[in-house]
Amino acid sequence: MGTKGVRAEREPAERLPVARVCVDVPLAHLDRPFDYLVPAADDEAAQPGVRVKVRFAGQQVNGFLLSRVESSDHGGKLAYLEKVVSPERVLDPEIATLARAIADRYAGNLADVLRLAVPPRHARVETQSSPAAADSEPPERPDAAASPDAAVSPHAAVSPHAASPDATASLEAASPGAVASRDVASPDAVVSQDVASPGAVVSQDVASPEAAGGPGAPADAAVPVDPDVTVSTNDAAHPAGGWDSYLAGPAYLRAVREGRPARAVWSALPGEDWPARIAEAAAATVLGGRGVVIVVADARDLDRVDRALAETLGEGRHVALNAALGPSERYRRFLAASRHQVPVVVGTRAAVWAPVPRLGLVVIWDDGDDVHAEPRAPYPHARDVLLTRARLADCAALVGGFARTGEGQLLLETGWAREIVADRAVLRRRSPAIAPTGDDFQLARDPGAVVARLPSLAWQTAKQALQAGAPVLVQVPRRGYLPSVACAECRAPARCPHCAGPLGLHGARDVPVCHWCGRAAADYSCPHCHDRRLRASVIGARRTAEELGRAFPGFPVRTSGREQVLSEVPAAPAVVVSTPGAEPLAEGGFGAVLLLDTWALLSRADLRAAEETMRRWLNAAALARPAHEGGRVVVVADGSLAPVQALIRWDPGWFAARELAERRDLGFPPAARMASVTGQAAAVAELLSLTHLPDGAELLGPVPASDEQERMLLRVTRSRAAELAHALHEAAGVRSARKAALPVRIQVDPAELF
DNA sequence: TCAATCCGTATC
DNA sequence: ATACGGATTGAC
Repeated sequence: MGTKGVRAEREPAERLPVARVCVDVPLAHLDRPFDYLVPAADDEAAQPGVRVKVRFAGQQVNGFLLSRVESSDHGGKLAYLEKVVSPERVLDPEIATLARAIADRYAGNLADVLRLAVPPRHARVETQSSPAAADSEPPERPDAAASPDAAVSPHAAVSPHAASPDATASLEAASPGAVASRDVASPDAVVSQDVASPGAVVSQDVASPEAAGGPGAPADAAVPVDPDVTVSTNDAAHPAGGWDSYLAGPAYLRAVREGRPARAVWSALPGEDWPARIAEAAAATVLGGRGVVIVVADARDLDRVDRALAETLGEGRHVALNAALGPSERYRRFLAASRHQVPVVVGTRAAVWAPVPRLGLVVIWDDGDDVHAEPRAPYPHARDVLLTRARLADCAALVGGFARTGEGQLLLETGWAREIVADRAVLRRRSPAIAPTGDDFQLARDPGAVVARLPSLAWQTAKQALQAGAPVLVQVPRRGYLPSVACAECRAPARCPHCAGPLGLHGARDVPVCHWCGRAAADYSCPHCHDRRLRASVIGARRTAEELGRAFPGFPVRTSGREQVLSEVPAAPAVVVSTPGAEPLAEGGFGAVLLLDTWALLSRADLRAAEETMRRWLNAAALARPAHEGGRVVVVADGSLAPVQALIRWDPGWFAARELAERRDLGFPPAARMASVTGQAAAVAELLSLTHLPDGAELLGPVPASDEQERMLLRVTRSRAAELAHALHEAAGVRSARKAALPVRIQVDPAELF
């Protein structure tokens, strides 16, 4: 063949002739770099971070060039790189290291993680924006000397005397075999030292060069509560905007501007313009010459932060990575970040992987939202990726929300992060008046309200707000989450005898339960035909909206749900019926918020039920006006329940501490580390038999999963988490080497436990 | 004693 | 998927 002749004439590059490549093969036993010779002709293009094509096991496969080294440990003879797909260095060294760490943490393959981290190439986009970018690239990278990129240039990096092939600074990440990080400041490692006082652990922060360097810098990088900060005239010199409403807010902004690795869990005040706060934190970081990555849950939140950033930073200083973008626009924006043309990236889940120059701050908003969990292998959680990234880059981190997750609480209790909260007095000024209602069910006197009876407090509160000219938000459960039921005889929807909410059937229980107030209706009989039999039906938000509309005659009713999300409503009287997460903003805030979504609270099967309820309530209640402007919240639930108590006092910290304590008692995440193994029984058994479980590991299960599948849970202490992941990955490697036919799914920290 | 064939394993 | 090494087999 002609090609063979050409190949025979190829010569290896003169310097650093060996390329270490991560091949795109999803097999656990091949999760390590493979060495190839760099043809002299590709010497220039074959830089760390580029996509390559190589011949692997007789096939052409894609891969990423991780590093260039002097020689290979491989005994056999090396093949040449087949080709450098493009000289574009799409895998940033920081991201390569991060990806390896995340693969290890989640018992997954580097190749799988890289598929999540680097978007598919779009050649046209690359060449379209390339000439200009190439021309302006050196000036566009003011950090070139300090950036890791400089170090990964094979020519710059390696002295001829470099003894070990791996002496090259490169994208090369730790080997998969490297078990636990020894970094005491890591979230995981810290947890193993439960006895250590927060102060002792936080003092690790001081080891960062920035924190140690500045004489004016407070010793504690995580920013302690400092009374002077909130009151003093410093605010004038360094305007903190809305951050001065929080005790440690201005100090936190100062820390990020000075490049200190301040890490905080932020409990936003009700009514907070949180996108503006995040934009201010980003701006402070950029002012200090560092980059920022911001992750939010959905397109609407993204839109808000996008606009806030444009306002605060000016145009062209950030890009928004939206999951809904087409491949070319997605790649275009990724390239803008990758080429260090913008210092700030905001986006949904996948944006955790966005390269930015000199990362100084990572932000995640509403980390309890389940969309932050990646559904593709190895199922990493955005919060986890970001915090790992902050640890590796030794940069600042901000975990913000109206609610606080168990994980956020753990960061505080281990001293890894500090709290950013408002003073009680400030909180009181900003909060709506919040009251539960459970017992006070009456028929509203208003004849129009006969169809959909609400608890009278809820009805009166809404009515008053409407009459005062304000919009009212009604949060109802999402359709399809739970089947509703209707009378088997006359098909009339089965209604709660107390509050007229829709009755539903929970799992195995055959006692219908109200979706709104949670009461069981054990002896239900149809009010129309008195039949006692029920059949499944579906009642959605729209139907609820119609009925609520009749309860408030003369006022417009609007709905916001999954399919059609309202983003904002004017400051005019209207009833807005919304499912959780789809609540629009109201200009000036809602006059009243009614919380009828209590089903999650009742489903005891879900470990996170109470936390999730709390989160939905706080997110909706945060949209109400403060009490002194008439803002009121009514939650239709028993006032003695912990989430209701926490809501009334607006104390997400108290609730999260309580949740975490409970999970510690029960040995549940995040207090313990769990993993699940799912597949056909024989495959699960095989994998477990191959797993060298860490000391003290517990096996729970099997629990049946969907069709023919079963699921085993493994539990270890957090100090053994890395060992467990390593053991599972090794076992998966043995199976894949054997070409095991039946697949098993390994999930570390699975999003759904039961 | 050597070539043809089979099987398991690594994949650079 | 394919390529290779080592073991196995069968003919001389």
